[in-house]
Amino acid sequence: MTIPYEVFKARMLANPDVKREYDALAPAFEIAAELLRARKRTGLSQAELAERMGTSQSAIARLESGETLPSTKTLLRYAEATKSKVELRLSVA
Amino acid sequence: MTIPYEVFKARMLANPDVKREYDALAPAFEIAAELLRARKRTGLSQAELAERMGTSQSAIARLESGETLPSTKTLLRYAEATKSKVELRLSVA
DNA sequence: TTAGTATATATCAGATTTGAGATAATCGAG
DNA sequence: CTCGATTATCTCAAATCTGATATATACTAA
Repeated sequence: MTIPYEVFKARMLANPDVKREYDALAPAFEIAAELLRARKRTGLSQAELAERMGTSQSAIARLESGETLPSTKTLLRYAEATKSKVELRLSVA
Repeated sequence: MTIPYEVFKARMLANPDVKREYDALAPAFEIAAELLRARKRTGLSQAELAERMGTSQSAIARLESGETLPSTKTLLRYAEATKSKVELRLSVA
């Protein structure tokens, strides 16, 4: 008898402190997930992608972990190495 | 008898060295333009937006100049202050 | 289980971005 | 043109990100 994830999430977010934390972290994870998707599309390992980008496997791991909010410069390089293009838009909220 | 801009641009980009420079700079300007559009939507001055973001007018000017490739952290703050949302995607090139 | 591959984490130096203040340049209204 | 507001540029310190190496953990196939 476990609590469904969505229910658990909803309850957690009802707590203002938790929500604040979540809102702060969510974008970082979304970006990380976007990067990961792009790499998975190519079928490259982190090490292979790192080589194409001229960096190290650990740097790729860090990017995909959501540990940092990367610079757009890095996003562009990552995109190029995964034969992707960066679509960036600031639309009305 | 001036040369139409598009023609001028096409000729310039035919030069590999120019093209390389252009490709490197274009993303920065696109991002800058995106930021500017978002601010114009709100009708805020740089100084007013700076205050909302908790930074200085000169920092906003720099962001909108395309001088740097900003961090996604900055993009998110800029978006919030302009009541925008950041849409970021790495799609197949 | 073990070996081999892939990914994650930790640390630290170097690079880039950011914040702030001062000042210059630009723009628009009157 | 002049004033006031807005935007641009410069400089430097502080914050953050990035690269690299070493090492740990996780995963898969045999």
